[in-house]
Amino acid sequence: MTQTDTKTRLLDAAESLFSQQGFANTSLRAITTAAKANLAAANYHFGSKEALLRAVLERRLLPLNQQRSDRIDQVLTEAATTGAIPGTEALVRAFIEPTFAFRRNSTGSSEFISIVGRAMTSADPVVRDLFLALVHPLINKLHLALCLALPHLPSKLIFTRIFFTMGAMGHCICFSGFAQMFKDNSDSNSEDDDFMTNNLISFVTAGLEAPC
Amino acid sequence: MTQTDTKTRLLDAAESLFSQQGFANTSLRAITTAAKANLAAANYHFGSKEALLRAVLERRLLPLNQQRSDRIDQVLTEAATTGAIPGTEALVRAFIEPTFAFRRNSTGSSEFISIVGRAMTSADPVVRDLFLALVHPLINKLHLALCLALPHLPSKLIFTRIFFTMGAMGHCICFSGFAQMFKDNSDSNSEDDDFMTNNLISFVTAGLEAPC
DNA sequence: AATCATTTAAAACGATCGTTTTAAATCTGT
DNA sequence: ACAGATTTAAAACGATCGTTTTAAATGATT
Repeated sequence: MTQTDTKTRLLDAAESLFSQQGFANTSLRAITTAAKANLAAANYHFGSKEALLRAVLERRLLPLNQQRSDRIDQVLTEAATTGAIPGTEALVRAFIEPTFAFRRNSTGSSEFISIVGRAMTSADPVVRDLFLALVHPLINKLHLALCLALPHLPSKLIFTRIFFTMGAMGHCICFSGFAQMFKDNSDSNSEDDDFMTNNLISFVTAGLEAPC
Repeated sequence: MTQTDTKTRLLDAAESLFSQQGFANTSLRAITTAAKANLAAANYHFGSKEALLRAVLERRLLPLNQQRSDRIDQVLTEAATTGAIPGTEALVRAFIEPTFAFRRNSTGSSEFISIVGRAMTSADPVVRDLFLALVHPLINKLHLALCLALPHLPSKLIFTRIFFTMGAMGHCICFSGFAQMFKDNSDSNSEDDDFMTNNLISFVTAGLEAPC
């Protein structure tokens, strides 16, 4: 094993290039060159380009979803012990905050997240289905939790609003090009990131709690 | 001129295939075959694949944006004559309703809209920049109008929330795959479409009006 | 009838793609 | 030191891509 695993370098390079150019527009040659690895190494370790994408997604999304799932459980058990119903905003925070905290962890995480933000509505069924399969159980859990938090709203309406939530979130997560439309694109520090995150949470909470 | 213009048939075929497979995954050969036209006809009429995409976007997006712009103006002048401030929900409706009404007009419109829904966050700069340039003026107009409607909120916050609005909307517009996650995918009639539209409007209005 | 724009046909261009193969080299664990 | 897994090198595979070219055919206009 050299300084870093070739497998890891391939995952890092693929993650970075997929996020910058998309899956279809990124060649295995570009990935292996960026990873300072041989072209054959990609197929040796992963078998195919699609399997490489799956590995890229699973490496970070499985732990992240576990974290979000745990935080939803935490809100639910706290509510259960108090005898109260879970709070909408607490559930929204459980769903959103780990994503943005995770995003700040490293450059790789940040790039990864923009793959995810796009994967949801990707026209490419390979990308979309891979993502949906990974996220499906978590969405179901959030849906059930929000049905407890908003017992006066029909289940289908809540699901639709979760749908909007994921749209706003995904959009927020890969907003290259949109920042240019706003004048003061001077500083995009973590300060702006917190601004964005908190606004997203209040926006989405208000939307979820809107009267029927 | 035959039954329908070759140029029009090329636009229709490109629109349909771009929406189903994405820009990068759709070849000019697939487009010209679907349009029952010659491969050379695509470059003859449009010059390049990118120019064909631009033509596909402009054909429908320019009239649609004009319609949305007119309706925003309408809300603003009505408010001005009354002396009142414009309503948030009226502005949201002006922005959203034409899109969904337009979507119901024809199969082509529906397919077109899902190109737009994805273009916003596309990893491909060709697709993204084309779309952003076409939408930029309308977003600025909506932003100014909402600043009048919500004078107690800072301008930057409102812009961020418009950002979330476009995310929820774009997501809502090309939700292939997401419907599968909800059990009763039996009927996706225009009834469901109205349900979706009205929920989106109330969700987004509540989010925009949320306290600061 | 003549001119010009349109459309078709067929082929080729250079380029890039995912994948596979063959061989040698290097590393790792026992 | 040996065996097995890893990595490199280089080349080739069939396929697809956007674009261009050449030629002939068809259309519409004057």
